[in-house]
Amino acid sequence: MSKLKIYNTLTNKKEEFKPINPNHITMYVCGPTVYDFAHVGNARPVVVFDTLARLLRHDYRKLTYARNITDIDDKIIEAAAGGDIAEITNKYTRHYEEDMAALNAEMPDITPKATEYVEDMITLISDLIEKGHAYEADDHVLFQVSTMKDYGELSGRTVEDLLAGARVDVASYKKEAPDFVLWKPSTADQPGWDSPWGRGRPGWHTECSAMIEKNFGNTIDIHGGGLDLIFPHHENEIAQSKCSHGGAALANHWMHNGYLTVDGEKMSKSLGNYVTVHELLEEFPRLGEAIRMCLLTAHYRQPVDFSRDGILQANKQLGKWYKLTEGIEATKPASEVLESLRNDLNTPKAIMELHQLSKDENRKGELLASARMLGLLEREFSNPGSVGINLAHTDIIALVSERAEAKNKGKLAESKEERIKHFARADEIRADLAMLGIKLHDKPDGTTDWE
RNA sequence: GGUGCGGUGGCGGAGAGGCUACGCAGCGGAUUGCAAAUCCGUGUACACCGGUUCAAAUCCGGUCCGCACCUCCA
Repeated sequence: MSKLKIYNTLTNKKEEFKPINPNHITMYVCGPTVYDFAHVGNARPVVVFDTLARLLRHDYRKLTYARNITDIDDKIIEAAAGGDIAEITNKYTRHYEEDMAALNAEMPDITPKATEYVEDMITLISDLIEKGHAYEADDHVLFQVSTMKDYGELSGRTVEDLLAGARVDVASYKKEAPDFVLWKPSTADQPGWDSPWGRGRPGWHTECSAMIEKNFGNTIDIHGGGLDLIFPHHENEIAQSKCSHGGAALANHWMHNGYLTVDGEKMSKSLGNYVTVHELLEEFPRLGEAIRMCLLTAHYRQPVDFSRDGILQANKQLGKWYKLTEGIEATKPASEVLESLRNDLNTPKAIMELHQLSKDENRKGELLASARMLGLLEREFSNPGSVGINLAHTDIIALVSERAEAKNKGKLAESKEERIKHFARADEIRADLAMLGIKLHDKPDGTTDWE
Protein backbone atom coordinates (compact mmCIF):
# COMPACT_ATOMS: atom_id res chain seq x y z
CA MET A 1 0.00 0.00 0.00
CA SER A 2 1.41 3.32 -1.01
CA LYS A 3 1.14 6.44 1.04
CA LEU A 4 -1.40 9.16 0.61
CA LYS A 5 -0.13 12.08 -1.41
CA ILE A 6 -1.80 15.46 -1.33
CA TYR A 7 -1.18 18.62 -3.27
CA ASN A 8 -0.46 21.35 -0.74
CA THR A 9 -1.38 24.91 -1.64
CA LEU A 10 1.14 26.11 0.92
CA THR A 11 4.06 24.71 -1.07
CA ASN A 12 2.42 24.33 -4.50
CA LYS A 13 3.66 20.77 -4.53
CA LYS A 14 2.28 17.30 -4.20
CA GLU A 15 3.51 15.99 -0.86
CA GLU A 16 3.29 12.87 1.17
CA PHE A 17 0.58 13.23 3.79
CA LYS A 18 2.19 13.23 7.22
CA PRO A 19 -0.39 13.10 9.97
CA ILE A 20 0.33 14.71 13.29
CA ASN A 21 -1.14 11.63 14.95
CA PRO A 22 -1.68 8.65 12.62
CA ASN A 23 -4.29 7.32 15.01
CA HIS A 24 -6.41 10.41 14.76
CA ILE A 25 -6.59 12.59 11.65
CA THR A 26 -8.06 16.07 11.87
CA MET A 27 -9.70 17.87 8.96
CA TYR A 28 -11.56 21.15 8.74
CA VAL A 29 -13.42 22.35 5.66
CA CYS A 30 -15.08 25.72 5.20
CA GLY A 31 -18.82 25.33 4.99
CA PRO A 32 -21.66 27.53 3.83
CA THR A 33 -23.00 30.90 4.87
CA VAL A 34 -26.63 29.95 5.34
CA TYR A 35 -28.68 32.72 3.78
CA ASP A 36 -29.82 30.99 0.58
CA PHE A 37 -29.82 27.65 -1.22
CA ALA A 38 -26.44 26.20 -2.12
CA HIS A 39 -25.63 26.02 -5.81
CA VAL A 40 -23.87 23.16 -7.53
CA GLY A 41 -20.53 24.92 -7.27
CA ASN A 42 -20.95 25.08 -3.53
CA ALA A 43 -21.52 21.34 -3.55
CA ARG A 44 -18.19 20.56 -5.13
CA PRO A 45 -16.05 20.90 -1.99
CA VAL A 46 -18.67 18.95 -0.09
CA VAL A 47 -18.40 16.02 -2.46
CA VAL A 48 -14.63 16.27 -2.82
CA PHE A 49 -13.91 16.34 0.90
CA ASP A 50 -16.55 13.74 1.63
CA THR A 51 -14.65 11.46 -0.73
CA LEU A 52 -11.39 12.29 0.98
CA ALA A 53 -13.01 11.64 4.37
CA ARG A 54 -14.06 8.18 3.18
CA LEU A 55 -10.50 7.43 2.14
CA LEU A 56 -9.06 8.72 5.40
CA ARG A 57 -11.51 6.65 7.41
CA HIS A 58 -10.46 3.63 5.38
CA ASP A 59 -6.74 4.22 5.73
CA TYR A 60 -6.54 5.51 9.30
CA ARG A 61 -8.01 4.49 12.60
CA LYS A 62 -9.93 7.66 13.26
CA LEU A 63 -10.87 10.89 11.51
CA THR A 64 -12.58 13.91 12.96
CA TYR A 65 -13.99 15.98 10.16
CA ALA A 66 -15.38 19.43 10.92
CA ARG A 67 -17.35 21.71 8.62
CA ASN A 68 -18.56 25.01 9.93
CA ILE A 69 -21.85 26.80 9.42
CA THR A 70 -21.57 30.56 9.14
CA ASP A 71 -24.80 31.71 10.71
CA ILE A 72 -23.90 35.31 11.40
CA ASP A 73 -22.95 37.50 8.47
CA ASP A 74 -24.08 40.68 6.78
CA LYS A 75 -25.73 38.78 3.97
CA ILE A 76 -27.82 36.90 6.49
CA ILE A 77 -28.82 40.11 8.22
CA GLU A 78 -29.81 41.48 4.86
CA ALA A 79 -31.81 38.39 4.00
CA ALA A 80 -33.61 38.51 7.34
CA ALA A 81 -34.67 42.10 6.58
CA GLY A 82 -35.03 43.06 10.21
CA GLY A 83 -36.53 39.74 11.25
CA ASP A 84 -34.97 37.02 13.33
CA ILE A 85 -31.84 35.75 11.61
CA ALA A 86 -32.31 32.35 13.22
CA GLU A 87 -35.32 31.76 11.00
CA ILE A 88 -33.21 32.25 7.91
CA THR A 89 -30.21 30.32 9.17
CA ASN A 90 -32.23 27.36 10.45
CA LYS A 91 -34.14 27.11 7.23
CA TYR A 92 -31.11 27.17 4.98
CA THR A 93 -29.02 24.97 7.21
CA ARG A 94 -31.73 22.35 6.93
CA HIS A 95 -31.92 22.71 3.15
CA TYR A 96 -28.15 22.53 2.90
CA GLU A 97 -27.96 19.33 4.87
CA GLU A 98 -30.80 17.75 2.91
CA ASP A 99 -29.37 18.72 -0.46
CA MET A 100 -25.88 17.52 0.39
CA ALA A 101 -27.27 14.27 1.73
CA ALA A 102 -28.93 13.77 -1.65
CA LEU A 103 -25.43 13.86 -3.13
CA ASN A 104 -24.49 10.96 -0.85
CA ALA A 105 -22.32 13.23 1.25
CA GLU A 106 -22.15 12.02 4.81
CA MET A 107 -22.47 14.52 7.63
CA PRO A 108 -19.12 15.64 9.03
CA ASP A 109 -18.41 14.61 12.60
CA ILE A 110 -18.92 18.12 13.85
CA THR A 111 -20.65 21.12 12.29
CA PRO A 112 -19.85 24.09 14.53
CA LYS A 113 -21.97 27.20 14.19
CA ALA A 114 -20.42 30.66 14.36
CA THR A 115 -23.02 31.95 16.80
CA GLU A 116 -22.01 29.26 19.27
CA TYR A 117 -18.39 30.38 19.19
CA VAL A 118 -18.72 34.09 19.80
CA GLU A 119 -17.11 33.86 23.23
CA ASP A 120 -14.17 31.96 21.80
CA MET A 121 -13.79 34.54 19.09
CA ILE A 122 -13.79 37.33 21.68
CA THR A 123 -11.05 35.50 23.56
CA LEU A 124 -9.03 35.14 20.36
CA ILE A 125 -9.45 38.79 19.43
CA SER A 126 -8.46 39.93 22.92
CA ASP A 127 -5.37 37.79 22.69
CA LEU A 128 -4.44 39.33 19.35
CA ILE A 129 -4.84 42.84 20.74
CA GLU A 130 -2.68 41.89 23.72
CA LYS A 131 0.02 40.54 21.48
CA GLY A 132 0.08 43.70 19.41
CA HIS A 133 -1.40 42.25 16.23
CA ALA A 134 -4.77 43.92 16.46
CA TYR A 135 -6.11 47.34 17.40
CA GLU A 136 -9.39 48.93 18.27
CA ALA A 137 -10.62 51.82 16.16
CA ASP A 138 -14.03 53.38 15.83
CA ASP A 139 -15.78 50.49 17.63
CA HIS A 140 -14.10 48.04 15.27
CA VAL A 141 -11.25 45.70 16.00
CA LEU A 142 -8.84 45.18 13.14
CA PHE A 143 -5.98 42.84 12.52
CA GLN A 144 -2.88 44.76 11.52
CA VAL A 145 -1.39 42.77 8.69
CA SER A 146 1.97 44.54 8.73
CA THR A 147 2.68 43.14 12.20
CA MET A 148 3.09 39.68 10.74
CA LYS A 149 6.31 39.06 8.87
CA ASP A 150 5.27 36.00 6.91
CA TYR A 151 1.76 37.14 6.00
CA GLY A 152 0.80 35.92 2.53
CA GLU A 153 2.53 32.54 2.58
CA LEU A 154 -0.53 30.72 1.26
CA SER A 155 -1.52 33.03 -1.56
CA GLY A 156 1.98 34.14 -2.55
CA ARG A 157 1.39 37.75 -1.64
CA THR A 158 3.61 40.02 0.39
CA VAL A 159 2.64 42.71 2.83
CA GLU A 160 4.59 45.19 0.67
CA ASP A 161 2.51 44.34 -2.39
CA LEU A 162 -0.69 44.67 -0.43
CA LEU A 163 0.34 47.99 1.05
CA ALA A 164 1.34 49.25 -2.37
CA GLY A 165 -1.77 48.02 -4.12
CA ALA A 166 -4.13 49.87 -1.79
CA ARG A 167 -7.77 49.59 -2.76
CA VAL A 168 -9.63 52.65 -3.85
CA ASP A 169 -11.86 52.96 -0.80
CA VAL A 170 -9.94 52.22 2.33
CA ALA A 171 -12.17 52.43 5.37
CA SER A 172 -11.25 55.44 7.50
CA TYR A 173 -10.76 53.39 10.67
CA LYS A 174 -8.08 51.19 9.11
CA LYS A 175 -4.47 51.95 9.92
CA GLU A 176 -3.33 50.26 6.75
CA ALA A 177 -5.17 49.09 3.68
CA PRO A 178 -4.72 45.31 4.06
CA ASP A 179 -6.00 45.29 7.66
CA PHE A 180 -9.11 43.23 8.12
CA VAL A 181 -12.02 43.28 10.53
CA LEU A 182 -12.07 40.97 13.52
CA TRP A 183 -15.03 42.62 15.24
CA LYS A 184 -17.54 45.17 14.03
CA PRO A 185 -20.22 47.16 15.83
CA SER A 186 -23.91 46.35 15.50
CA THR A 187 -26.70 48.89 15.48
CA ALA A 188 -29.62 48.39 17.85
CA ASP A 189 -31.66 46.53 15.26
CA GLN A 190 -28.79 44.29 14.11
CA PRO A 191 -27.95 41.10 15.95
CA GLY A 192 -25.04 41.58 18.29
CA TRP A 193 -23.14 40.31 21.29
CA ASP A 194 -21.63 42.20 24.17
CA SER A 195 -17.86 42.48 24.03
CA PRO A 196 -15.04 44.55 25.52
CA TRP A 197 -15.43 46.77 22.43
CA GLY A 198 -19.15 47.25 22.75
CA ARG A 199 -22.10 45.40 21.28
CA GLY A 200 -21.18 43.95 17.95
CA ARG A 201 -20.49 40.87 15.85
CA PRO A 202 -17.43 39.00 14.63
CA GLY A 203 -15.76 39.37 11.27
CA TRP A 204 -15.97 36.51 8.80
CA HIS A 205 -12.49 35.03 9.17
CA THR A 206 -12.49 34.83 12.92
CA GLU A 207 -14.83 31.88 13.39
CA CYS A 208 -12.65 29.30 11.66
CA SER A 209 -9.63 30.13 13.79
CA ALA A 210 -11.68 29.97 16.97
CA MET A 211 -13.41 26.73 16.03
CA ILE A 212 -10.22 24.97 15.08
CA GLU A 213 -8.49 26.01 18.28
CA LYS A 214 -11.36 24.89 20.46
CA ASN A 215 -11.97 21.56 18.77
CA PHE A 216 -8.51 20.55 17.66
CA GLY A 217 -5.85 22.76 19.21
CA ASN A 218 -3.21 24.79 17.41
CA THR A 219 -2.55 22.69 14.35
CA ILE A 220 -4.71 20.38 12.24
CA ASP A 221 -3.74 17.97 9.49
CA ILE A 222 -5.90 19.17 6.62
CA HIS A 223 -7.71 22.39 5.95
CA GLY A 224 -9.84 22.50 2.85
CA GLY A 225 -12.13 24.68 0.83
CA GLY A 226 -12.69 26.23 -2.56
CA LEU A 227 -9.95 27.96 -4.54
CA ASP A 228 -11.58 31.32 -3.97
CA LEU A 229 -11.01 31.07 -0.24
CA ILE A 230 -7.23 31.12 -0.48
CA PHE A 231 -7.23 34.87 -0.37
CA PRO A 232 -8.23 36.56 1.77
CA HIS A 233 -10.16 34.06 3.89
CA HIS A 234 -7.60 31.34 4.54
CA GLU A 235 -4.73 33.78 4.55
CA ASN A 236 -6.42 35.69 7.34
CA GLU A 237 -7.27 32.56 9.27
CA ILE A 238 -3.59 31.70 9.19
CA ALA A 239 -2.66 35.20 10.35
CA GLN A 240 -5.03 35.08 13.31
CA SER A 241 -4.09 31.60 14.44
CA LYS A 242 -0.35 31.84 13.94
CA CYS A 243 -0.09 35.18 15.66
CA SER A 244 -2.11 33.91 18.58
CA HIS A 245 -0.25 30.62 18.79
CA GLY A 246 3.32 31.84 18.72
CA GLY A 247 3.79 30.94 15.08
CA ALA A 248 2.43 27.39 15.16
CA ALA A 249 1.03 26.33 11.79
CA LEU A 250 -2.76 26.33 11.52
CA ALA A 251 -2.81 23.41 9.14
CA ASN A 252 -0.07 21.25 7.67
CA HIS A 253 -1.88 20.53 4.43
CA TRP A 254 -4.02 23.06 2.60
CA MET A 255 -6.27 21.68 -0.09
CA HIS A 256 -8.34 23.73 -2.51
CA ASN A 257 -10.82 22.45 -5.03
CA GLY A 258 -11.24 24.07 -8.44
CA TYR A 259 -14.39 25.66 -9.71
CA LEU A 260 -17.49 24.33 -11.25
CA THR A 261 -17.80 26.24 -14.49
CA VAL A 262 -20.57 27.05 -16.92
CA ASP A 263 -19.30 27.52 -20.44
CA GLY A 264 -15.80 27.92 -19.07
CA GLU A 265 -16.72 30.53 -16.49
CA LYS A 266 -16.94 30.09 -12.75
CA MET A 267 -20.44 29.36 -11.49
CA SER A 268 -21.19 32.13 -9.06
CA LYS A 269 -23.98 34.09 -7.54
CA SER A 270 -22.72 37.39 -8.81
CA LEU A 271 -22.50 36.18 -12.40
CA GLY A 272 -25.99 34.76 -12.10
CA ASN A 273 -25.00 31.62 -13.96
CA TYR A 274 -25.79 29.29 -11.11
CA VAL A 275 -28.19 26.43 -10.53
CA THR A 276 -29.03 25.42 -6.99
CA VAL A 277 -28.75 21.81 -5.99
CA HIS A 278 -32.32 22.09 -4.78
CA GLU A 279 -33.62 23.05 -8.24
CA LEU A 280 -31.53 20.43 -9.88
CA LEU A 281 -32.91 17.71 -7.65
CA GLU A 282 -36.41 18.80 -8.56
CA GLU A 283 -35.51 18.68 -12.23
CA PHE A 284 -33.79 15.32 -11.89
CA PRO A 285 -35.46 13.54 -8.98
CA ARG A 286 -33.24 10.97 -7.37
CA LEU A 287 -30.27 11.82 -9.53
CA GLY A 288 -28.21 13.25 -6.68
CA GLU A 289 -25.85 10.37 -7.09
CA ALA A 290 -25.39 11.18 -10.79
CA ILE A 291 -24.65 14.79 -9.87
CA ARG A 292 -22.05 13.51 -7.43
CA MET A 293 -20.47 11.36 -10.12
CA CYS A 294 -20.28 14.34 -12.48
CA LEU A 295 -18.42 16.29 -9.83
CA LEU A 296 -15.96 13.42 -9.49
CA THR A 297 -15.28 12.87 -13.20
CA ALA A 298 -12.68 15.62 -13.15
CA HIS A 299 -9.74 15.84 -10.79
CA TYR A 300 -10.65 18.07 -7.84
CA ARG A 301 -8.10 20.75 -8.69
CA GLN A 302 -9.26 21.00 -12.29
CA PRO A 303 -12.33 22.90 -13.37
CA VAL A 304 -15.39 20.83 -14.15
CA ASP A 305 -17.97 22.15 -16.54
CA PHE A 306 -21.55 21.80 -15.47
CA SER A 307 -23.99 20.26 -17.93
CA ARG A 308 -27.30 18.49 -17.71
CA ASP A 309 -26.07 16.12 -20.36
CA GLY A 310 -23.25 15.12 -18.05
CA ILE A 311 -25.72 14.25 -15.32
CA LEU A 312 -27.72 12.05 -17.67
CA GLN A 313 -24.59 10.34 -18.92
CA ALA A 314 -23.45 9.66 -15.38
CA ASN A 315 -26.86 8.32 -14.53
CA LYS A 316 -26.73 5.95 -17.47
CA GLN A 317 -23.41 4.60 -16.33
CA LEU A 318 -24.63 4.22 -12.75
CA GLY A 319 -27.64 2.32 -14.04
CA LYS A 320 -25.37 -0.15 -15.80
CA TRP A 321 -23.32 -0.67 -12.66
CA TYR A 322 -26.41 -1.09 -10.51
CA LYS A 323 -27.66 -3.77 -12.84
CA LEU A 324 -24.31 -5.49 -12.87
CA THR A 325 -24.04 -5.57 -9.10
CA GLU A 326 -27.62 -6.57 -8.37
CA GLY A 327 -27.65 -9.10 -5.57
CA ILE A 328 -23.89 -8.85 -5.14
CA GLU A 329 -22.35 -8.47 -1.73
CA ALA A 330 -19.79 -5.68 -1.43
CA THR A 331 -16.37 -7.04 -0.50
CA LYS A 332 -13.27 -4.86 -0.26
CA PRO A 333 -12.40 -1.80 -2.33
CA ALA A 334 -9.99 -2.72 -5.13
CA SER A 335 -6.38 -1.72 -4.59
CA GLU A 336 -6.35 0.01 -7.99
CA VAL A 337 -9.10 2.34 -6.85
CA LEU A 338 -7.52 2.98 -3.48
CA GLU A 339 -4.17 3.70 -5.09
CA SER A 340 -5.77 6.19 -7.46
CA LEU A 341 -7.41 7.98 -4.57
CA ARG A 342 -4.22 8.00 -2.55
CA ASN A 343 -2.57 9.83 -5.39
CA ASP A 344 -3.97 13.26 -4.60
CA LEU A 345 -7.54 12.02 -4.83
CA ASN A 346 -7.43 11.09 -8.49
CA THR A 347 -11.13 10.34 -8.85
CA PRO A 348 -11.19 10.25 -12.68
CA LYS A 349 -8.61 7.48 -12.57
CA ALA A 350 -10.58 5.75 -9.84
CA ILE A 351 -13.66 5.83 -12.05
CA MET A 352 -11.64 4.37 -14.91
CA GLU A 353 -10.66 1.53 -12.58
CA LEU A 354 -14.34 1.04 -11.84
CA HIS A 355 -14.90 0.49 -15.55
CA GLN A 356 -12.11 -2.06 -15.56
CA LEU A 357 -13.57 -3.88 -12.59
CA SER A 358 -16.98 -4.01 -14.22
CA LYS A 359 -15.48 -6.05 -17.04
CA ASP A 360 -14.35 -8.76 -14.66
CA GLU A 361 -16.98 -11.28 -13.63
CA ASN A 362 -15.05 -12.19 -10.52
CA ARG A 363 -14.60 -8.72 -9.13
CA LYS A 364 -18.16 -7.48 -8.80
CA GLY A 365 -17.97 -7.38 -5.03
CA GLU A 366 -14.88 -5.24 -5.33
CA LEU A 367 -16.62 -3.04 -7.89
CA LEU A 368 -19.42 -2.37 -5.45
CA ALA A 369 -17.13 -1.73 -2.50
CA SER A 370 -14.89 0.50 -4.63
CA ALA A 371 -17.80 2.53 -5.95
CA ARG A 372 -18.99 3.03 -2.40
CA MET A 373 -15.54 4.36 -1.53
CA LEU A 374 -16.50 7.17 -3.92
CA GLY A 375 -19.98 7.49 -2.47
CA LEU A 376 -21.56 5.76 -5.45
CA LEU A 377 -23.81 2.68 -5.76
CA GLU A 378 -25.03 3.13 -2.23
CA ARG A 379 -28.67 2.42 -2.98
CA GLU A 380 -29.70 -0.97 -1.70
CA PHE A 381 -32.63 -1.54 -4.00
CA SER A 382 -32.95 -0.76 -7.66
CA ASN A 383 -35.67 1.56 -8.88
CA PRO A 384 -39.16 0.24 -8.40
CA GLY A 385 -40.04 2.03 -11.64
CA SER A 386 -42.78 4.58 -11.67
CA VAL A 387 -46.03 3.91 -13.43
CA GLY A 388 -47.24 6.21 -16.18
CA ILE A 389 -49.80 8.78 -15.18
CA ASN A 390 -52.34 8.05 -17.89
CA LEU A 391 -52.13 4.33 -17.91
CA ALA A 392 -52.90 1.90 -15.18
CA HIS A 393 -50.49 -0.90 -14.57
CA THR A 394 -53.01 -3.44 -15.87
CA ASP A 395 -53.44 -1.50 -19.12
CA ILE A 396 -49.75 -1.67 -19.75
CA ILE A 397 -49.70 -5.38 -19.12
CA ALA A 398 -52.63 -5.79 -21.48
CA LEU A 399 -50.86 -3.87 -24.23
CA VAL A 400 -47.66 -5.76 -23.71
CA SER A 401 -49.40 -9.06 -24.04
CA GLU A 402 -51.38 -7.88 -27.07
CA ARG A 403 -48.10 -6.98 -28.66
CA ALA A 404 -46.62 -10.33 -27.76
CA GLU A 405 -49.53 -12.02 -29.45
CA ALA A 406 -49.24 -9.89 -32.58
CA LYS A 407 -45.54 -10.57 -32.66
CA ASN A 408 -46.13 -14.25 -32.40
CA LYS A 409 -48.74 -14.26 -35.12
CA GLY A 410 -46.39 -12.27 -37.29
CA LYS A 411 -43.68 -14.82 -36.88
CA LEU A 412 -46.01 -17.74 -37.64
CA ALA A 413 -47.86 -16.02 -40.48
CA GLU A 414 -47.98 -17.84 -43.78
CA SER A 415 -48.39 -14.89 -46.09
CA LYS A 416 -46.25 -11.80 -46.30
CA GLU A 417 -49.30 -9.56 -45.91
CA GLU A 418 -50.35 -11.29 -42.71
CA ARG A 419 -46.87 -10.98 -41.33
CA ILE A 420 -46.60 -7.25 -42.09
CA LYS A 421 -50.02 -6.66 -40.58
CA HIS A 422 -49.18 -8.28 -37.26
CA PHE A 423 -45.74 -6.76 -36.95
CA ALA A 424 -47.19 -3.34 -37.75
CA ARG A 425 -49.57 -3.71 -34.80
CA ALA A 426 -46.68 -4.77 -32.57
CA ASP A 427 -44.63 -1.76 -33.60
CA GLU A 428 -47.59 0.51 -33.10
CA ILE A 429 -47.88 -0.61 -29.51
CA ARG A 430 -44.18 -0.10 -29.00
CA ALA A 431 -44.43 3.43 -30.36
CA ASP A 432 -47.50 4.28 -28.30
CA LEU A 433 -45.90 3.12 -25.11
CA ALA A 434 -42.68 4.87 -25.99
CA MET A 435 -44.58 8.13 -26.18
CA LEU A 436 -45.69 7.54 -22.61
CA GLY A 437 -42.13 6.96 -21.57
CA ILE A 438 -42.38 3.22 -21.37
CA LYS A 439 -39.61 1.27 -22.97
CA LEU A 440 -40.04 -2.35 -24.01
CA HIS A 441 -37.21 -4.83 -24.02
CA ASP A 442 -37.69 -8.16 -25.75
CA LYS A 443 -35.62 -10.78 -24.08
CA PRO A 444 -34.10 -13.80 -25.77
CA ASP A 445 -36.52 -16.18 -24.05
CA GLY A 446 -39.49 -14.48 -25.72
CA THR A 447 -40.72 -12.51 -22.73
CA THR A 448 -40.81 -8.74 -22.64
CA ASP A 449 -39.63 -6.37 -19.93
CA TRP A 450 -40.84 -2.83 -19.63
CA GLU A 451 -39.73 0.17 -17.68
C1' G B 1 -0.19 45.34 -13.45
C1' G B 2 0.96 41.28 -9.68
C1' U B 3 0.11 36.05 -8.53
C1' G B 4 -1.61 31.18 -9.70
C1' C B 5 -3.75 27.30 -12.82
C1' G B 6 -4.55 25.40 -17.57
C1' G B 7 -4.55 24.37 -23.20
C1' U B 8 -4.65 16.23 -24.77
C1' G B 9 -8.63 12.53 -30.32
C1' G B 10 -15.89 14.56 -32.20
C1' C B 11 -16.90 15.34 -26.72
C1' G B 12 -15.57 14.34 -21.47
C1' G B 13 -10.99 13.14 -19.13
C1' A B 14 -6.29 10.62 -16.87
C1' G B 15 -1.10 10.34 -17.72
C1' A B 16 3.82 13.66 -16.89
C1' G B 17 10.67 11.35 -20.65
C1' G B 18 10.29 5.33 -23.90
C1' C B 19 5.14 0.62 -22.89
C1' U B 20 0.44 6.27 -26.21
C1' A B 21 -5.65 5.04 -20.01
C1' C B 22 -10.75 5.11 -19.68
C1' G B 23 -15.88 6.63 -20.75
C1' C B 24 -19.46 8.65 -24.19
C1' A B 25 -20.50 9.34 -29.23
C1' G B 26 -19.14 7.35 -34.23
C1' C B 27 -18.02 3.41 -37.62
C1' G B 28 -17.84 -2.11 -38.98
C1' G B 29 -19.62 -6.91 -37.43
C1' A B 30 -22.52 -10.72 -34.39
C1' U B 31 -27.42 -11.13 -32.48
C1' U B 32 -32.49 -9.24 -33.73
C1' G B 33 -39.23 -9.38 -37.64
C1' C B 34 -38.43 -4.00 -35.61
C1' A B 35 -36.31 -1.63 -31.28
C1' A B 36 -33.32 -1.92 -27.11
C1' A B 37 -29.72 -4.41 -24.50
C1' U B 38 -25.40 -7.24 -24.96
C1' C B 39 -20.83 -8.97 -27.24
C1' C B 40 -16.55 -8.47 -30.75
C1' G B 41 -13.63 -5.19 -33.65
C1' U B 42 -12.25 -0.12 -34.75
C1' G B 43 -9.36 5.81 -33.16
C1' U B 44 -1.78 7.00 -32.94
C1' A B 45 -4.73 13.23 -30.03
C1' C B 46 -1.47 16.01 -26.85
C1' A B 47 -1.92 24.99 -28.76
C1' C B 48 2.49 27.05 -31.55
C1' C B 49 7.99 27.86 -32.25
C1' G B 50 12.73 26.60 -30.75
C1' G B 51 16.08 23.72 -27.37
C1' U B 52 17.90 19.39 -24.24
C1' U B 53 17.87 13.93 -25.10
C1' C B 54 19.23 7.82 -28.38
C1' A B 55 13.95 9.07 -27.11
C1' A B 56 9.48 14.74 -25.24
C1' A B 57 2.34 15.14 -24.99
C1' U B 58 5.66 14.74 -20.58
C1' C B 59 11.89 18.58 -19.20
C1' C B 60 13.86 23.89 -20.54
C1' G B 61 13.11 28.83 -23.08
C1' G B 62 9.82 31.82 -25.86
C1' U B 63 4.92 32.89 -28.28
C1' C B 64 -0.31 32.73 -28.48
C1' C B 65 -4.97 31.63 -26.14
C1' G B 66 -8.31 30.61 -21.85
C1' C B 67 -9.60 30.83 -16.70
C1' A B 68 -9.09 32.44 -11.80
C1' C B 69 -7.50 35.37 -7.36
C1' C B 70 -5.90 40.37 -5.96
C1' U B 71 -13.52 42.94 -3.49
C1' C B 72 -18.38 39.00 -0.83
C1' C B 73 -17.73 34.15 -3.13
C1' A B 74 -16.89 26.85 -2.56
